[in-house]
Amino acid sequence: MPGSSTDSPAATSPPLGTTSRELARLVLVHGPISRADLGRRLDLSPASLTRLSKPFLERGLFVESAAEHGLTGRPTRPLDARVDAARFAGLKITGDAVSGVVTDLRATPLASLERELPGHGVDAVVRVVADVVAELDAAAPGAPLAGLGASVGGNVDAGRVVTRAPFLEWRHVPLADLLESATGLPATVENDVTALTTAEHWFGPARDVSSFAVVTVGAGVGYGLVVNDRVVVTADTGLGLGGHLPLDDEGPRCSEGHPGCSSLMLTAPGLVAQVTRALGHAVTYDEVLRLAAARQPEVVAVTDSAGQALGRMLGLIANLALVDTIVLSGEGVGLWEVVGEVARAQLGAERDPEATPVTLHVDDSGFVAWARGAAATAIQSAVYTLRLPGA
Amino acid sequence: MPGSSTDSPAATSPPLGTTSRELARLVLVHGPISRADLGRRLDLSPASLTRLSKPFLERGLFVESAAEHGLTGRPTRPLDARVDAARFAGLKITGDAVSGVVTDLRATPLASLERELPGHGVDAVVRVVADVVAELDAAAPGAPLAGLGASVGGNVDAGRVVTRAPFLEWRHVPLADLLESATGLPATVENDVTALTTAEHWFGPARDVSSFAVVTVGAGVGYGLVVNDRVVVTADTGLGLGGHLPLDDEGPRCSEGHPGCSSLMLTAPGLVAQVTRALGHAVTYDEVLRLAAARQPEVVAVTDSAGQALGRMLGLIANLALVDTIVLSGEGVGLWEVVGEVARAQLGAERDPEATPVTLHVDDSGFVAWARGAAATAIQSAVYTLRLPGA
DNA sequence: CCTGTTATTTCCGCGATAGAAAAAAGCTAT
DNA sequence: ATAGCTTTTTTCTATCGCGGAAATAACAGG
Repeated sequence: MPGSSTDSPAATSPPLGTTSRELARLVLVHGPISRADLGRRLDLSPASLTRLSKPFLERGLFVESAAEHGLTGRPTRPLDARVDAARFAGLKITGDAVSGVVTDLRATPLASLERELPGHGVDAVVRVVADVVAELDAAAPGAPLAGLGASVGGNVDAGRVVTRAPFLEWRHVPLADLLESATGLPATVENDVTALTTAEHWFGPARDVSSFAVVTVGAGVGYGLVVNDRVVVTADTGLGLGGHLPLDDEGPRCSEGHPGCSSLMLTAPGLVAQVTRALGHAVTYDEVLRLAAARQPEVVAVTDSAGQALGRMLGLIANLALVDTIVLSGEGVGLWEVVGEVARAQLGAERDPEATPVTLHVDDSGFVAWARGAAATAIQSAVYTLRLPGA
Repeated sequence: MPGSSTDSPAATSPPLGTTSRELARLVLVHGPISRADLGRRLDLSPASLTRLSKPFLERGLFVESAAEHGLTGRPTRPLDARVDAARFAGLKITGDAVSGVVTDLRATPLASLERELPGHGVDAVVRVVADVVAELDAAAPGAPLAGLGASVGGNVDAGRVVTRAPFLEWRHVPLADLLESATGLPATVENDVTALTTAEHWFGPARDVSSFAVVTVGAGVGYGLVVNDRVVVTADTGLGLGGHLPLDDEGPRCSEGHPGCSSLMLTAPGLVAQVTRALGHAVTYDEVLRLAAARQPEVVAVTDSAGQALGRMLGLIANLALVDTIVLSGEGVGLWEVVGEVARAQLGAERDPEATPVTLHVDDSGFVAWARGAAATAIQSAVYTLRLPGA
């Protein structure tokens, strides 16, 4: 009876407080985890955990998994997210194609799909995306789709508007709104590298580490950073600043005249061009990797300098971004199998022997990694906008 | 009367909540600032500001400066810190000397002083520090000294214990405890670069920027980072990882074999050695700078490559630490006057033309900057442990 | 069965915050 | 001069989230 104006039973409950959101994140990210553990991580009292987790349990978003017996004391009754409570779609839009995944609540891919783009027209692209989402929905049935994430190379404003996407030749396209109309799902739009970094932060092998970097190789070189459990986003995110680092003063020059630029030494087109020149005939990226694995001398010369360049880049990242963990991903990450050893050696040389060794995680899911990143932003957005009756 | 056990009138009030601390920091850092402004910055309602600032005003830690009239509406009555409410001492301890400052509450130096160290014995160093503090106290009288900060090159644990200080040959020295016994003042110990970075964060020209880097030149090259308004501290802080970056593949090699290493290209000893070799006779750092300013060709050759190396380092920092603001400091920062132009040009070449231009701030306070950094940690510590009766 | 240990819950109080409304302190236009 | 406008600041009060203490639960081992 206290002065609340419109308290119909179906009134929208307020959005989750930051603590509830953090709780949701922790349970999602750290799997079955006891309330006691959560309390320690969140720096909350046990009492608070009981209170905070109750609405999630009532809504069926958390489940209590089987009791785990320690050596002594009352067994713990860990909380876990019901990963099949919802599905999400993630789409990476490049200049040529849309690649998508459906995932569960933990961004685990359930099905994936790629579709060529007929052109760069906004309407056409939106139509393709909607088709892909519909097909993915059918390909891996389950809980209803709860959201959609799309990622593009370029600048994105507030998770909704593509302000600049050079490969699509887009400027100020309200993509989230368009996708919501086309699919009826809540949509989130994000820069591709930021999305991938977000996915690594919540669901990747470095999710326990509060600061780490992400490096992607493929069509370009991408670079993302997480510091103190926050993805670092700046005005320059989307410009690909990690893509033009000087890594070898004697290396070939990129289109902008940078010697030994990462855009030449490490990208698929850059390697293909170098090897094509060295061999005198055209090759594909896969052939480059195959020839390098077969120790073809001219090719190995190219990939060895690529490995050194990568090692140097990783060393610079560790020393300047102050991280000791780096995740490697991207559609061209197959390169790592060929150059990993050289890169590691170079990294060792760049790094002070007394310093914490750099932990490397290689995410070899290739193209799916990008789409999964997009799905992760949708999951985040869903968690952040979640409303619970009793909370 | 509710169940509080020992509530004598003089009982210690609880420590400040995080919001009060943030308020204290904002007022300290952003000078005269209206409650309305503070409310916007802290994302608090005006009501909260009234409540939060009251205890500070009652304690005399804040003053209301003269009303400022806007174009319309009630004039603002900005809050400001009473900078002379307390003084702090800051000491930088190197292998050779102790240099100290007394500062006001805003880390503005009131007096400074340098004293040679007789050796590296812990007791002797503590005695020298205590002497320096006493002399500084007398040199610039005022409010009582409220705390003391000491900084050293090396690793420091929890602001109290020097775990490793190569230049002093120390291991596990409980310096804060020792200094507190010797001086009777609350003491804080911190790594030198971290302390300097902290000072820049709270009191430096980049204090409005939430993410920036600090580069120091002098005996070595130091590197500190602030991201999202937090000084980044890692396990490797104190190792000087910014000091061995490859900046010029053709440059001379450092003791560890790194070509064009920042420890050679940019430090005072490195430059002195290069110029000495080039000229065939010994020179001092000041002479190097003077000769370079006089455009002596052999010297200019050295400083020009130093400038290029510095520009490259700044570019790498901006691109990899994702900052667009860098503060240059350190006792050898006089170098900037000589190489600034070259460095800026190189930085421009390293940076994507579409990216936010890098803002550079040069703190030319030289050696005092280090001691001031130490004082800043003492101020921080005082703010963080402050207790107010009515809060 | 009793004791020790750890996890979780219940109950209650406290502190921090926001919201609304009022008061304050100017300015401008009539 | 006074009414009306704007913005800041204060006062008052309701609410929300959190923690502390004690109770309860669920085991292991003597």
